[in-house]
Amino acid sequence: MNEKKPPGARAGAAKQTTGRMTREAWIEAGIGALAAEGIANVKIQVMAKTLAVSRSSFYWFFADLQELHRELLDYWLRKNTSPIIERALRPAQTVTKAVCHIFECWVDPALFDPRLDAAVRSWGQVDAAVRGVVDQADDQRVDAVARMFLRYDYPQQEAFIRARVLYFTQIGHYTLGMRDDRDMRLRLLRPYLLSFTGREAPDDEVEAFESLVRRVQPDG
Amino acid sequence: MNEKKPPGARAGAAKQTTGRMTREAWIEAGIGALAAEGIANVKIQVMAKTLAVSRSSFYWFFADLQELHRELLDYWLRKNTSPIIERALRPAQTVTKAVCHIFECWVDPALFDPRLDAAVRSWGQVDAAVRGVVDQADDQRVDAVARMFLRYDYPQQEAFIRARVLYFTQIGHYTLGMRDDRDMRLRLLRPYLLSFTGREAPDDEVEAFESLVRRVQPDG
DNA sequence: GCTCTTCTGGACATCAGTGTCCAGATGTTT
DNA sequence: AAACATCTGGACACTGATGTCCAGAAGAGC
Repeated sequence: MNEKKPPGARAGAAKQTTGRMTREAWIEAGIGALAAEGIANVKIQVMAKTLAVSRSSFYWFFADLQELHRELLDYWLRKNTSPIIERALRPAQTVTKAVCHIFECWVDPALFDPRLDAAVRSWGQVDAAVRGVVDQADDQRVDAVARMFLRYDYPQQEAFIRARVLYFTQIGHYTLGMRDDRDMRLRLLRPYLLSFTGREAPDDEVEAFESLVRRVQPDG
Repeated sequence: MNEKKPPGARAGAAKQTTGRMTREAWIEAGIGALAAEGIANVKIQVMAKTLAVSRSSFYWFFADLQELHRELLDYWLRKNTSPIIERALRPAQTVTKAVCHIFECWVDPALFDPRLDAAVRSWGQVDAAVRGVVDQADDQRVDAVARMFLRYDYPQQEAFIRARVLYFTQIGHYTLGMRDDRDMRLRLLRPYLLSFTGREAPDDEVEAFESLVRRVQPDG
């Protein structure tokens, strides 16, 4: 209970390019480890090794592992949920176009990190508190998609189910490991749109989405 | 390297109701821990405690943790994949009926254990070898469902996509935690069938499935 | 009951990880 | 350059897990 200086309570720290560590650098390392290896492998000792710094440094920025865990969950919540909701709200002429807007999240790594999402979900299966947060985020996401379908005059219940099918399919896709390459996914766009909306997508929408994908995924 | 007796190579051992441990009992305990807490929490020490036996017992039946892990993966493969494939092959008058057959797996705990499936999937995200096995099983499952759609004259590509959507939706559902109760699921049956097949389901099929669900899930 | 095989408990060694303490290095301000 | 605040490394104590060894308990066959 040494009180010489309250660690973890820092001012706004810009990330030094060299030399000293920052709270943010530890969080980044944590996110990396979480996404790559799961919460059970987010270990101070190994992060310290990859960051080439001693373990004690960690304890200057965080009280303990738990505090980092909270931070990781927080980061995920901020980064991975809002883009989906934002895109589900975006206006469009047709349902298929609106669905394409949501699809942007699935193809643009800047908007959504599937590895991280899957890792947090696995974490939620072990830790009830995390599970609660994940559930809430999922509800928000599905709700946003359902409202999207409602804007195109789907009956209440059907809109809800289509929202689930769309969202669950995507989560399932990531859970299973998304082994398709870019071209495969583009070929499948049209039947996915049909399956999700029950309506055929106009050519120009398909083409617009294809060029977007090529922009955010130059290769691969 | 003591060679007094090769452990792990046993004859067929029936599970004693009392007293001694068996290889099978350890595997069961392992499956339980895996499904409930993930592979990282399948620990000899804690299983020994719940089985009320000492750790050394474990090492009589298995060389090490790895050997149990292999056994767990094997168990999962045997138990959780064949029912799906079997039901996807089952003949039916209509697509919707055929889809209902597959749905049986999702509602009957005897056919498919979603917690276990999700746990093995999380495991696969950390362990490449496991990942390979999971991928293969997923391919087999989707393939079986796609063949089902093909039997009802869906075009090749559409059948494949509908198979994925159906299967991924379900995996997503489990990954997200299946919070619906039985009645909720029954109410959603019809729109799910519509969404998956693109066709309306006849009343008698819906009713038949409802009564099946009530049979395998007496409450809940 | 005696012997042989099968299985268990307890002691031991070892390892990886957490968290604490503190001297002191390294930057920042004046 | 002195004083101060910030951060790091190394030593230490502790925990929970794995795996090994072996004496001997408990069943099975004779």
